[in-house]
Amino acid sequence: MGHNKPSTAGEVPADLARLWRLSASARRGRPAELDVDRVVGAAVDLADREGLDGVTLQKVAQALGFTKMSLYRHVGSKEELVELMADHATGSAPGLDADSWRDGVHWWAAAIRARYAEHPWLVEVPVVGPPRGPNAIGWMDAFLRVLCDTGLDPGTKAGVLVVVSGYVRNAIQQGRQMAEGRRGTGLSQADNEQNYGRALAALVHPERFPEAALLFKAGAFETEPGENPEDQDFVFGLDLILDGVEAAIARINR
Amino acid sequence: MGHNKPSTAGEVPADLARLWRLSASARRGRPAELDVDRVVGAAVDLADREGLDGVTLQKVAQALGFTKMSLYRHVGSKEELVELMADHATGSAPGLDADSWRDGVHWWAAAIRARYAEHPWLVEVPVVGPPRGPNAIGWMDAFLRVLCDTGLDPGTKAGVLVVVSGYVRNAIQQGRQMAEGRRGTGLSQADNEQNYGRALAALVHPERFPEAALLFKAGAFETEPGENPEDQDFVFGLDLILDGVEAAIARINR
DNA sequence: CGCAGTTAGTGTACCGGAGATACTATCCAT
DNA sequence: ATGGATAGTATCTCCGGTACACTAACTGCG
Repeated sequence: MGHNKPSTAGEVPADLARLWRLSASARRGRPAELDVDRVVGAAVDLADREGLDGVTLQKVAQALGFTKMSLYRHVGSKEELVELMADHATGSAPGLDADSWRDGVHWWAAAIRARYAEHPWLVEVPVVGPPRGPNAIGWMDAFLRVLCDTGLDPGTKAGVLVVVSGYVRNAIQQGRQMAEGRRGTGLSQADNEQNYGRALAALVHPERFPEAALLFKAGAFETEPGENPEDQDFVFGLDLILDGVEAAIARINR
Repeated sequence: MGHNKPSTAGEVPADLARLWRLSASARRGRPAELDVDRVVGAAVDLADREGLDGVTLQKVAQALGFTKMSLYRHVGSKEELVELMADHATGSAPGLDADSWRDGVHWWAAAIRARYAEHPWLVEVPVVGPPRGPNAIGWMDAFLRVLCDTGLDPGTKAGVLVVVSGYVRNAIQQGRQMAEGRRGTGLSQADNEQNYGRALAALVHPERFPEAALLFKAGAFETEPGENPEDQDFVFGLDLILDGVEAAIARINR
């Protein structure tokens, strides 16, 4: 599936070539009005407005004033489009300088978190493999650079990256969902009232799920309006992990 | 979307009622030949064989010898079916007893990991909200019970749960993908040969991505046949996090 | 200058999936 | 037995992704 477009680097598969923008910009034939970036840009705009499900080849093409099929000349498949969108929306990693690796990681995490906030649909993009896009690699590299002077060996650094980035993604996802749950759009408010928090509180019987019941009874999954504990929660979890990293570093440099 | 089926507990929405099997098993009218469990069972079988994408109402119905539409009487929507499948495949949490909370968490993690191994498609199920099914809640409860005597407050325990379960899911996903990458099915072997690891090694230039390039050059993303570092990697990351938890506990009980 | 070859965008048609609706079949309680 | 409730079916619509064959636009060569 997906056609093969010639690329400068002979060995790179077509989809990777597009992801890294290696196209040799054909000098013969009809010049292209469209290009990968315009397609991806339109798709990202759409996703920002309507979410990932709202992105359809039809609508993307419509937004650009072209036919659905013309997109296939530039992206190969819907799946690939999503990957391109994700890498584009992730953006290039900011250069960072921090005094300690710990500050650096905090900064890194906050930075991606901000990107996710700009493009909430990013968390819906299924993770289908290790990072492949230039931007994703850039973030990865930025993270690894933060850990440069820790004395950790490469494998360990990679492990830390996996853990931290997984945590960030997860935390954002979780946060987004809760926010969604308490969105009071007029009519659905009554629905939300009895919504999952409460419904589950009724289902989770203390004798069967003692510990979980405590959490639900305490309303740990309902956020009171006014306070915004999300940031603190985020930082808490991150610091938890970083304490672990610190222990690892201490162990190595002992 | 989704119809409302009456349930014993008046206040519980229909989908939750089905998830918790609260149906009042109608006493009038034609008796059902089908039920939620048969539908879910067939769907899970299908997913085990063909992956989550292979699950289609059509095929599930076919496997059961019914029409597609009959399923809607029992599951409300495809999305709900997937949720039901996930909770079913996750299975009930095993009772566990360990000497230390640390052993307990290891055990817990290994146990879910095993479940994921039985139903690899579980990682493809999009996480659309906090745990809602009885089995998911059961696992949650089991985890919290492990942390019972640590002195951590409920919020912190929940935070730890989020971090750990996120890690496990992530690690499994990652592992699965790498395994997929190196699946040599005859013809695609040549494809795989130059596949992503190598292609990326060519794209990730040391001057632009110094740290990442090191990783790719070192072949950190290619697994040699023979050794199986997956387990060690998994445990490594878990212990990293648990070191952090340990620090938190120490801090509290100080 | 104009034609050959190349590349971009279009039209159309297909496959397959989700789901709405209206139907028929079946069975219980009265 | 029969009427009301429930289970399963037959069809139909909508829509998304994609293959394929076409037309349109342009370039460089002869």
